[in-house]
Amino acid sequence: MSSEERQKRIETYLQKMEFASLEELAKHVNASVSTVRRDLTLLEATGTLKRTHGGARLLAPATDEFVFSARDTHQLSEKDAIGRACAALIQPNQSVIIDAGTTTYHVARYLEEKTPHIITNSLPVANHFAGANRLEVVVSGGVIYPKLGVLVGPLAVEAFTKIHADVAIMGGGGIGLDGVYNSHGLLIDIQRAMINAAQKVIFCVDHTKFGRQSVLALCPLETIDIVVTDSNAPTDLVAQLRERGVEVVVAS
Amino acid sequence: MSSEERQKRIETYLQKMEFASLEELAKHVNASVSTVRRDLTLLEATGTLKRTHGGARLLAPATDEFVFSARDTHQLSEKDAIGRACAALIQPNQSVIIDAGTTTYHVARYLEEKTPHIITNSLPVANHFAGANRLEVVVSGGVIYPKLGVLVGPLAVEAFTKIHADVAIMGGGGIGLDGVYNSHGLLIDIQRAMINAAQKVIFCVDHTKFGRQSVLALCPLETIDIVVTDSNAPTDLVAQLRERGVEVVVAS
DNA sequence: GAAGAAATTGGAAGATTTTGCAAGAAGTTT
DNA sequence: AAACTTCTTGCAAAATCTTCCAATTTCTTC
Repeated sequence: MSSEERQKRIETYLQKMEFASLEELAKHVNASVSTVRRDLTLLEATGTLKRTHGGARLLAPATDEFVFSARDTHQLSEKDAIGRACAALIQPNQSVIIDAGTTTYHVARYLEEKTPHIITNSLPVANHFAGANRLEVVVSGGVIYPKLGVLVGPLAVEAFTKIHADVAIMGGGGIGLDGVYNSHGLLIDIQRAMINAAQKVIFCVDHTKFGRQSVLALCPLETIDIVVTDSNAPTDLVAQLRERGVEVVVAS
Repeated sequence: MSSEERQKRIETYLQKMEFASLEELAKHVNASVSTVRRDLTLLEATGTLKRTHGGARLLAPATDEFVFSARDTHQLSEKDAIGRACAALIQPNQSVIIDAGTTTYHVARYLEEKTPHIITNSLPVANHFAGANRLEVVVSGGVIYPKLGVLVGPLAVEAFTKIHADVAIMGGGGIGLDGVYNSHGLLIDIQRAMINAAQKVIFCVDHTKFGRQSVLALCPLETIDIVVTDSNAPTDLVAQLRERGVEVVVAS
């Protein structure tokens, strides 16, 4: 790979991730950290990015990106870890439904290398893959739910009733021994359609969601195959979930 | 293989890949690296590509109407003017279909104040309105066409056959006295569905599109109600369009 | 059609650039 | 302040580029 190509790749990678560590970049472009370092100094000079300790950050983040992805520093590292761990559960070439939400968005960031088929109703997820031409991304139709960037309404539900996928990667507002909860009424129908369309259901929930009961019940525990969470999740609840037959992956 | 043929092949290969290493090119055109090197120096002189260490990069990456980039500064002010003029044609509360493409994207930027209902298959347009919660935006489903950020395929076509709108704001690759042309085969079906779904059809085309015939015929002149263009459009062609009953708006 | 001229091609030697590593400096965390 | 990570700098190895040369092909001229 030529140096220019490498730099271009670094740039596009950063446009997706906003921030990336040196090791991460080196691995992604298949070069040594030294080389990436040099590339970064060059790219910094052109004004496309800013070097930081341990990595680089995009200087002018794509303006049309969603506020939530950029501003969401809430439990960032936990969600990142969950994203990585969940992506590891996906086999290459599987078809994957990705739910809307910040946690599931972080899963999407790590899915590209698996080259799966992706189906989503989340605009941020769609955007994330819009530049990649290696994988096929299906976007459900629907009405944009303001601020969240989710496609909702009958068109969205209909889209998922027509689709079959290997895995559904879901998010939720709360999880307990009696199942998963969510707060947005408009989303419930769509999420149920997603779950029905998939053979295997993975829920990604950070530790703050444990024991929380939101307004609306989404589905019982039996529906869930795997729960992915972070290391701060209450151990007793995790154990109880496992007792009831749910596989729980704790991301470090 | 003659040298010209080889150079042409290198060119088309690069148009696909954007980057290519020497070895890669040498293998592709079945010649030695030395020869490819010489070819590259020649091609660099003609301005089609730029040599880099270890390979070559396309100098002017194929920039047609539908290749979308947030940093698209190509004829920026003209497109902006067209966008403003076209938005002025829309009445409040009308339902508007917005085609994908850079020019139509600029229309979208001026539509917010009209609070119309918007239907689109363009991710950039969808993104633009995702933050605004005053207007309803319907996104057609579909598969993301890599790099373009357009939703294509049967899902997209189907969505537009179910919809009725007051106005369709369309883009195109070329316009002449025999109608509008486009270069992307996958988009033709969708664009036709859009046109059928709308009562009134507005085409937004900058001056570079006049007299150009792209690969595929999209629709005849009779289908078009209004053409919006910029002040550099050839006056004779504009006059001829008007003679044939097309309303032409020239944005200043 | 043949001999010579001109251009093209593939390869090799030396110059140049790029890359990866290591040691010390600088910064960050505990 | 100590332990740790990351950054800079210098250097040797590797890759790539330029330049030159001989072999081959193509063109011209007779």
